[in-house]
Amino acid sequence: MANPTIKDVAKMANVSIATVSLVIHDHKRISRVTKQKVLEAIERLNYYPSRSARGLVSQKTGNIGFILTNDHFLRTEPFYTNIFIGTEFEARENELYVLLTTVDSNFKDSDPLPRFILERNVDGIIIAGKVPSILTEKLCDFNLPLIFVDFQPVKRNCPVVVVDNNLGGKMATNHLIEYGHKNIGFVGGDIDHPSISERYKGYTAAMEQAKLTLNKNFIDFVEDYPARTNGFQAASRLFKNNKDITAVFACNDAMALGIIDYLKDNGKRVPEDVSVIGFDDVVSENSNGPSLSTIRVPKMEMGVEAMKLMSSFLKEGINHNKKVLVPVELIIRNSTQKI
Amino acid sequence: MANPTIKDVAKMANVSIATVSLVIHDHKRISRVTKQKVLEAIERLNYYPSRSARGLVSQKTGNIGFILTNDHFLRTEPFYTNIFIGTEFEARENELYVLLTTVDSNFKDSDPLPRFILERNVDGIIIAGKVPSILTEKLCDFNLPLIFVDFQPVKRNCPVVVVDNNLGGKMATNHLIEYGHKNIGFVGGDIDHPSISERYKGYTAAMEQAKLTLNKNFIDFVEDYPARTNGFQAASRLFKNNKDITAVFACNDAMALGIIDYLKDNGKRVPEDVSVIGFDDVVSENSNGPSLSTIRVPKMEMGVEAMKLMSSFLKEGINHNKKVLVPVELIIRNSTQKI
DNA sequence: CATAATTAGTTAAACGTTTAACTAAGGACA
DNA sequence: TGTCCTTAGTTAAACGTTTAACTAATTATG
Repeated sequence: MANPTIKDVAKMANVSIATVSLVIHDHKRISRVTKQKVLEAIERLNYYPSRSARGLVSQKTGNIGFILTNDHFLRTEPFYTNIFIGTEFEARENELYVLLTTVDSNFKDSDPLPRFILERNVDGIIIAGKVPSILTEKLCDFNLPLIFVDFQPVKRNCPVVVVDNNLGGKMATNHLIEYGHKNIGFVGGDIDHPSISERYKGYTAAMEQAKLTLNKNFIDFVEDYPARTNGFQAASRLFKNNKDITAVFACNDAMALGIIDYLKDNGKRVPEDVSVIGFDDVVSENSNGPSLSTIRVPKMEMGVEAMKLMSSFLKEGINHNKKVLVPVELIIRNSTQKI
Repeated sequence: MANPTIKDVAKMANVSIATVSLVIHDHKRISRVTKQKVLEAIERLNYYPSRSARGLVSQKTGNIGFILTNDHFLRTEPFYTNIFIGTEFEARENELYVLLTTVDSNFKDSDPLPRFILERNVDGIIIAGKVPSILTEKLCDFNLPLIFVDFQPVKRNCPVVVVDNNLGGKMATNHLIEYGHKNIGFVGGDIDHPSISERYKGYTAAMEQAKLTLNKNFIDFVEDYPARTNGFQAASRLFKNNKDITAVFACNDAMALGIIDYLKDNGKRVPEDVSVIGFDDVVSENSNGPSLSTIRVPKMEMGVEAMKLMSSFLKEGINHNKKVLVPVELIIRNSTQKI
């Protein structure tokens, strides 16, 4: 049969459609023999309930929306892609599907919300990375479960999966300090971004703890997206006036690569003359040549954790406003060395 | 109102729900004034039709399934991820969503099909990369539109988006030939894979055209997945007995990197002693150090093209069994040089 | 002027489930 | 023996749309 429905099963098993439905949901009011009879019919007809019909009456779609900004989506760095893959992975374990969409990086009040929300086509929403707070506000009105990953909104108190950026910043800086560096630069992106400010705080904390002077000239923040070319620019500013910097901690790998580009262009060797460490570990997999020391962020795991929070909330209904802090790891490769 | 339905709109506009539906579908039987009245009510109530209800009656879900194998999914190479991203991108242009799932690389007849098919939760399926033919057979039974990307099934005649692998293989080989190389090795993966065999054919064609002898000892196929470590292994076999190879064309970038790993470990310099060229261009974005010459494959565009085929089929219903051949591009970087 | 055709809308069935409320048949109990 | 529980199932409404078939009013046609 083309597409058997619950009616076909009921007919074949000689019961009402309600009975079939109850069997599917393993309801206790059904006797052993009837259950068996129905299950056989289901098997023989190769019947599966229609998602649309189910969704209509139960108001559950089995879909989770995944939102990130254009910027994060289009940058080819696989950072958010890997988080997404993680959610996909865990979704499958829980019989869910993920609908991905993007919103403009400067979402306005008048902009339409993602279609899957308006059409009530998701049971919950995972938001990855920094999004405009106006968006967060609007999403909250839909009372759909909302989970943030790699970004903690300031106002709202939602379950969140974040990297221990502060610790990571400390680890990166301490690694350079342990290698004997004293004049350690920092290159950051938008300081308003929680992740970046936390990494910066880790840097300053480590420096202070080691009783190293925090030289303002050794610190550079770019306003733009923290991309490779901006790392290059930042390095040019940094090294023009500070010939004595021997190590730089970049707030992410892309900027670290830009810094290395600059140093090479200007006759400095990495790591012989200058050590450089990044953050995120997005370079490793398919790279060639001297590799980048960095702080690894478990991107897939973050997605997995976010989806776990979502799924347990949907099943158990407890909104344990949890904050999952995923661990970071120092990865020492060939862009840092002892002084 | 929490979730306005078509009834609420009808009541507010003083018409029947049918009229509201007709307005939504821009049916011509509705007068200008009524249409205006209804649109206002829709606007004021902030009404959007429910996807589930719509799906139930129209038998259209607005979702497209995207299937690839575990292997392709779990390998961290961003090849298929980028194709997926491309489908996502184009999906949004066409008011569609993409449901991603994987199947086992050796899918058996008894394995269950992806849930979104059984639950009738997709309007079409895009299959990325090589999948077991038994899966293709089973999928065909559902008469859902089926589009293949980066893989052309042998038996079935479906619309397909593929790379011009043959041309790419020629381009890579010709590049080495133009650089003066004569003893050019080839490292391939599973020769049964259409993409790989095409690349190999391109290699042999270019060699023959240049009247270079095809030395069987210069050619190595690995049986396993064409990954970095396997490239290393292949190189070790190749160079053990053939000291005079000056250039290698690897069937993909991952193997090329493995070959470079081997050469470095054995005191050979790339490109000074041996030139190496890959295929796919998956290394570029975030790499460091001497970069890999390769044949670029427009991964995102492939996804876009596949979704375009799907969307136009769903709209116009013409199954123009098209074969879209996406162009490749020679990217000369620092892993190849003139002899 | 009667009839046909057109226009603009309504009615009602259908899509395939879930589930609250009901029922019928036994058995337990006073 | 009549009443009350249980047990195991059924009935029917509901979910929110789409759309074929219908209707009523207006306009065109012979």
